[in-house]
Amino acid sequence: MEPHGGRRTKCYGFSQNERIRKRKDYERLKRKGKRIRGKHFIINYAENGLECHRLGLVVPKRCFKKAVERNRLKRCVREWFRLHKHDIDEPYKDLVVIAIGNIEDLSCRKVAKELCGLCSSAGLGRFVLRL
RNA sequence: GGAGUAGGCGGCAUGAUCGCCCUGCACAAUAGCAGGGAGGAAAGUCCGGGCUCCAUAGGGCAGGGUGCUGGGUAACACCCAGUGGGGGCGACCCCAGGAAAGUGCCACAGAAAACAGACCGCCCGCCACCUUCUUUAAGCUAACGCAUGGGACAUGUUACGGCGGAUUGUAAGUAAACCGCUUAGUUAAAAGAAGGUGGUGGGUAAGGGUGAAACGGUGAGGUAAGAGCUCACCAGGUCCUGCGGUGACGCAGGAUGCUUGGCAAACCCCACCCGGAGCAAGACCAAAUAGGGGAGCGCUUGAGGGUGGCCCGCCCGAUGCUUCCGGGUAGGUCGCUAGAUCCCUCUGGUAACAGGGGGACCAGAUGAAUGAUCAUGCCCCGGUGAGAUUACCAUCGGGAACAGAACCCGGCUUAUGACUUACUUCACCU
RNA sequence: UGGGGUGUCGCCAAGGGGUAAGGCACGGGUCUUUGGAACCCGCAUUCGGAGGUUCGAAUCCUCCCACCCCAG
Repeated sequence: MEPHGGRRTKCYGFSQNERIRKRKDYERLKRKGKRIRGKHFIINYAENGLECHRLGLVVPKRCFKKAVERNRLKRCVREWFRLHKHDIDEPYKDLVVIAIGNIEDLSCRKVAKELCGLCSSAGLGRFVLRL
């Protein structure tokens, strides 16, 4: 239940190969991936055939004008993925989280709550809020 | 205490857990240990440099920038110190080459908007016309008066008349001559005077309700009317001389009647400065694929190409010979952080700053790191409670700004919460 | 990140120191039984914002704001 010591610590890391870093991957997910649409986020996902889940982020400058806001939102989503990636069912998938619209309250708790709800309703797994 | 002016410092702290990036250490399957990890504005990209390539950045034109003086600096549109002008009660703040080189613009209004002087007006001369008066000589008409007639009124009379006066004369009066008075209109000619209207030739710039801005101001003399035309005082300009200052400039004295609008953030002139692009610059390694490409030497023409807008200049350059195997896209590495650096101190300088000594190492990502959660404390705001208010204490809730490095520096500008120093001014208390 | 450009009525826009053209739309009227069309009238307290130069700025200068494009 608690993230602090309940499991082994290295399970909650977020290393380089857990990130989507290529333009081709983003375009593949945009064309062929499945899509869930929430109030503030869109999630594209598809199976990747690798050993782990991967996360990609899109935060358009059109919706968030200041660099501080964009960076903060990315950190919140990364924090959610770091703590909840073991709740996603296998096989391993690529996820792209796209932020849309204005989120007034940028707290990590609200972002995680909405993303957990969104993934649960899409049948990606059983999510437990860990913040 | 209120209002204000000019600055300064620093931009919550500590701990725990889970994470991210870099460096180092060992180690080689992950993993582990140690150290470090956003800002004063990192922002806007408005200036100036470094660095890289183009030729080592060269000449001319075009274009751009700066603009009181002196200094600082790698450089600047920045900073410091001063000069002059303007604003504010004041602390303080703002502005700055040239308009008597040239061109242009100044709507509407106004006589006129930039340099000559035109228009109205004022004055003088001449011409024409008109009016009035006078004179030269009268004439005509009507009236007053008078006479006659009569009911209102009509007729006659414009002087040889009427009225008055006084003189002579007379006893006194009358009468004649003498003097004065006797209305208005009108006609023709000539001359003169005054005035007016129009035209024309000159003299003037005193005055002309306008406008953002109008040709120095006041007074006196002067004149046909006037005018710096002359004079006195005041304001300004130009020139000269002396003194002080590196200089902008200041002070003092003298000469000159010189009085000449504003706009150069309009073109422009003058002085000084600027080659172009930008780390996605540029250099190196190098799959797949397609097929050639590079280096050196020689020679005539030198098409064409290489860098900024153009010209010059410079470099490469068709073909031949020799020789070599490489070039380039995805991707990767370097550039990439030790520097006009920071801290302390001494010396020089009013200061900006410069120099010397000692110490320190302080982000380097690239789909892009510096975060999340929890606890405690500090600060601010609000509520409640205790105490008569404030301060202070307890408790609950909320808040803690602006904002995120992307090659690096120096400035400017903009955004922004709290604290604090000096000074000005107002009010109150002593 | 770097380099360029544009903001004028609800929309498209001209004007580059002297009263902000025009078209579409909108509102009112004429015409018509009514609507459309046609015709007439109206509609910018000020040109993205703030300072400055000027007698006077949409226009010239400076600084901000918003939007768009290009390079990868």
